[in-house]
Amino acid sequence: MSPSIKDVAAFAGVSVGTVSNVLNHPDRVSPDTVDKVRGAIKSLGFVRNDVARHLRAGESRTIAMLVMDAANPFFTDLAKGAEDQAASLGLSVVMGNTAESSERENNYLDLFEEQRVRGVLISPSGDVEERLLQLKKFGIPSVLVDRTSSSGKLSSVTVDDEAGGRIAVQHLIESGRTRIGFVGGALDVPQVRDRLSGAREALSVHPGVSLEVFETTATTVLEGRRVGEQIVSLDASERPDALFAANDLVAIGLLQAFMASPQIRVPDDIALVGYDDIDFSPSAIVPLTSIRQPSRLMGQTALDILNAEALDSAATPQEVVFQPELIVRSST
Amino acid sequence: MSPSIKDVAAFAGVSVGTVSNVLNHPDRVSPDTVDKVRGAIKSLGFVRNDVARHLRAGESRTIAMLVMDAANPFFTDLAKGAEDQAASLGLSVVMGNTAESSERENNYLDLFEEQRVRGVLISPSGDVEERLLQLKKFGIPSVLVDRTSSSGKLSSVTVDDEAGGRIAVQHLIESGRTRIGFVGGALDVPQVRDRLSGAREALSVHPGVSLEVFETTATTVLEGRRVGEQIVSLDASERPDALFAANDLVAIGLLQAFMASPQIRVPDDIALVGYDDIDFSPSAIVPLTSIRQPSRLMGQTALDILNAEALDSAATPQEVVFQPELIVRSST
DNA sequence: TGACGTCATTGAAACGATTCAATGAGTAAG
DNA sequence: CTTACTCATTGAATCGTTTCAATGACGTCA
Repeated sequence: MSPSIKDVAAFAGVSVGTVSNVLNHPDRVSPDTVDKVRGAIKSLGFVRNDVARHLRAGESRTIAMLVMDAANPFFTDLAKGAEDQAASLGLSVVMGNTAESSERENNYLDLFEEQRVRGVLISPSGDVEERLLQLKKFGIPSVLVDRTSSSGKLSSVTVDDEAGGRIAVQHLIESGRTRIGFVGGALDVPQVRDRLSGAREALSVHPGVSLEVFETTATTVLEGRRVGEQIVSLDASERPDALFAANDLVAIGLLQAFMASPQIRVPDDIALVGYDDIDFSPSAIVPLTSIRQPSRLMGQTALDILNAEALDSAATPQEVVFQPELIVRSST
Repeated sequence: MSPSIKDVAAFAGVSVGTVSNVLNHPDRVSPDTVDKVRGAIKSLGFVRNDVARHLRAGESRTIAMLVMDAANPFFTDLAKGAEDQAASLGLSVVMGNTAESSERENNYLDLFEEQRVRGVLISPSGDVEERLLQLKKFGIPSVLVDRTSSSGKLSSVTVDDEAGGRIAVQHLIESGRTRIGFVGGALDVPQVRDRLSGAREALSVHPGVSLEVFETTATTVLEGRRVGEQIVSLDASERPDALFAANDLVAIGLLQAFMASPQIRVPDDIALVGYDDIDFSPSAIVPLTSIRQPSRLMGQTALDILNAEALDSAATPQEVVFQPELIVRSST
């Protein structure tokens, strides 16, 4: 249907080899032949068939990215970082959304293996370690995002959630708060667990400060509001004077509960720190202090590591850990 | 690196043709040969090379989807609809995020053309009509999402935004409101324009009702709050008793402004309708009445149309318009 | 003049699958 | 026993590129 290199060759009156050379090694071809061929390409609207190129060349220029939640700003930012870096290397990134379903995750991995992509960037939903090792054996490297490899044989790019918890609580302590509450759950989710243990760490060097845990069933606005209402109903003497929420959604829920009750002002009565620094946080009723993960940079780094492994399949796996950053706004 | 059909053939002691037949027409092969070959495939971990298959077969099984904002729940839902439908047809969907940049949009279209994908689902950022017609000429169909074709030569799947505006305002009128405000902008954005004109239409059959337009520069929470504060500062006699916001973000901004001021209660003093029914809307402080677009269904439909065109490139372009739906919650 | 080197161009093989005409084995019919 | 037919299997051609050895034209140098 669309013209092939053969059509271009016929049109320009040269051989297919020459057309291919114009495409890939213009220096090997005389200037006027180059012009002639380029002219033919233009007139015919020829576009290189990447499928054939890939088959012959044996290496793909497209990277696949698989995320648990395509609507999560953290992942779209991550993707942007990866795409920028890919563009500068002459590569492309396509995305798949697993929506936390391990069936979809497997289907996508099947697809990407069949397509022999150059590599896979993945924030895993299910347990894919084995599968990814298998892919690697067959020449398709992968880099885990926001999760480390259990076998240590795969590269990963993660954020230090303990540090995030620590700096959040440190910030609260430094602004003079002494009765801190942690709101989040379920506590067996690795990210939540690490943030809490970071918070405890910060406490350990400040003897006068206490920490109370308010567990939620999920990190959602509704759960945040539920806990918020519970805190509102506490006697003022028992109420924490600062809260660290496991993520911004929970923090927003807390904020809603406090706004609805005249006796609690943020940050005067209760200071509030969230986590993730989602788009919405600066425009909350009280702009939210939050912990930001360097998502763009993570995406870039992940792509670099992946590309390095695509070029040298024997490269040693790397585990890069990024430090989160405190963004101070009016809620503290 | 990974085993080919040849390796499988050698391992099983049959010809490559037979292996291919086991893969594609198992009925043509004797049962025990099938077993032998399947065994070989398993032991070697063979995975069909889709690149070679595609080259020979001349038709791809992957659909590309290009959206302006991958983080927008409307598009992720749309994508899910498309993916479900694709799965049931034995196809796959990969995504690209243009982030409203027409440069990125063009790069992705280049990529997809080089990859000879089966078709493109696109919510255009820039002016791509010409480009898409060119693709179609070369055998790659496309379906526009949330935008119609200016030439009428491309299929599209859209929502009737006028109807959305109409039912929103009808609902407000039916609940007894008479002084309605429209909050949104810029007014030259097609979606905003249509929603407003739908609102006016609803008014035309209710003589006693007035409509005032509060223009914003963008449809964001911040702009919503700005207008909200402006409305709070109005004299009670001049204040609208109902607001229709061009989208949920604006509505949330309005809500924030009203919550911060004791004299305005929602919905008692001012009723509020948003648009898009984003995830966040049910969990707003006052759960938001909103207009929902049937995004899943739109994705499914778009994929069906696309696939039909991939099968018959001479099919007449279709323009499907969906009706939005009113979701009533506590804000009205 | 002959030998050699350089440079542009060509033609054919290869990548890994699918497809299809040809082959061969086995069975049924006459 | 021959012929015809079915059914499973094979081998070669093919898709659109890239690559590379081979070809040929031309200039340089002894």
